[in-house]
Amino acid sequence: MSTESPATRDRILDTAERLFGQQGFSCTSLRQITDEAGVNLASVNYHFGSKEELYKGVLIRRLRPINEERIKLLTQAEQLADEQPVPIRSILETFIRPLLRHATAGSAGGIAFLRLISRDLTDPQPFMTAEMVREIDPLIERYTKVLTKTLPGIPLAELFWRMQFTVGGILYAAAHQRDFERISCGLCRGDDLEGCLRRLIDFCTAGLEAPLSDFAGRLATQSGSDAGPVHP
Amino acid sequence: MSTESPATRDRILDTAERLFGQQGFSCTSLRQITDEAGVNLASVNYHFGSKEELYKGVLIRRLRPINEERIKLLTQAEQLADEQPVPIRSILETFIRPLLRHATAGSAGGIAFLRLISRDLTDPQPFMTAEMVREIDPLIERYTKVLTKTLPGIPLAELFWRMQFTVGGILYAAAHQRDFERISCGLCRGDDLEGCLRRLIDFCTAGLEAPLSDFAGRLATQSGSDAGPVHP
DNA sequence: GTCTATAGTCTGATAGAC
DNA sequence: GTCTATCAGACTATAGAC
Repeated sequence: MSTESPATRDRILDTAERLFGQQGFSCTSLRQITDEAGVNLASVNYHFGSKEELYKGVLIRRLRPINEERIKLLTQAEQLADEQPVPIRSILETFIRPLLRHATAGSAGGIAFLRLISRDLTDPQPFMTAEMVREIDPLIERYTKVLTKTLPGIPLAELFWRMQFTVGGILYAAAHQRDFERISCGLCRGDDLEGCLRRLIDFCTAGLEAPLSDFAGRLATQSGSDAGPVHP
Repeated sequence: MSTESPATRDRILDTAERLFGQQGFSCTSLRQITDEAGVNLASVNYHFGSKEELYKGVLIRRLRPINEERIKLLTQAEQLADEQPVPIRSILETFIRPLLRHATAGSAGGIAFLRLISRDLTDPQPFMTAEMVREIDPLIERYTKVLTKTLPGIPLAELFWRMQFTVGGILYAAAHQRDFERISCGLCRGDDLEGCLRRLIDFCTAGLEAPLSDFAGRLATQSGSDAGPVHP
């Protein structure tokens, strides 16, 4: 009823988001979460039922609004394009910006959620997979449709590969900020999210609309099925 | 002395590579490794001393030959270019091909090592970090030099970002083959490593030599330091 | 709703026989 | 070198007082 101080439930969620992102699900004990959140150990099982349900709660809390905003922005971009193909740069921005925005808007601050989502995609928790598929599949369908319209010359299989590379670039860049500053000798700031967004869009736009190399061109003339392993 | 059957040591390494790649370091118990390898629990500590040393052994076993081959191929490409800039496609190929080749040549077969290296870069084990830096830093220096020569118009900071995206695309694509087949409705084959290599080169070549957008162009006129966070 | 106390399980590591 | 047996510690989850 009263909302005077951060509720136990939210303190747990914020702390769990940070620790799961830093250390992963199985390396983070409930004891560590409750200690750092300043709540009792048993309160996790009271509020969430189990460690796994807590993990689901942490992910869904941000993923759902992010994906809703993506769809909203993409719809706006389509209306703005007025039946014409939506520019790639706009498509990419509707995909990336909500992620970076919500990820940094958390009460825990910083990029805890970016690390977490990157980690969960690289290292999925089995009990979470079904939930993730339900969140992500409609998104894939929607983006595939709009990208196909904008890039009619790129075969669908090729487009899937390039979308895969795009997502990889986004998540890897987002999750490796600390190493990145070291590798670049401080030249690049990992926490420069707005700069990261623009550079990602530059890079991925060029990659998505890249000319097809000879081999890919040959594929494009085929009926649609992808080729198997080829060793020229 | 005799090499008649796969030695205990190698059976442990192969099994550990597969399980660490699938489940991660801390989710994989020594008991599971020894059970599946068909060796005794105590043999791990006899041959490697500890679980952590086993993990190091698994990674270094493949990473060292891969990086040695990268440097060798890059040197060859430079000699072939004869003082001229090495084409980006060639540079990328020297970086990616040894990874895909060694990763699939293991006696465990398949892509176990690709998953493992991707996982370790996303979720580094603290005891492994120093070793990884020692393996990777000379490589970064070498590739930065040759890329700078080929792409003189791209500021160094911008180049670092793009290399980051490139590595992300490579590792993400390599580590998500199963999901990838599902997402593309079977259209793309995740185990098509040669096709993956060529598509990565297409995508990343375009990304690396992409024209600088307005904001990046403004950066390029500055003295060399990267800009801080900008929120236009 | 919040706490203490603890049950029950699994872990990495090692001692010591062979 | 390879085994069995076992230790000491950490974990999740829950029972039950308040």
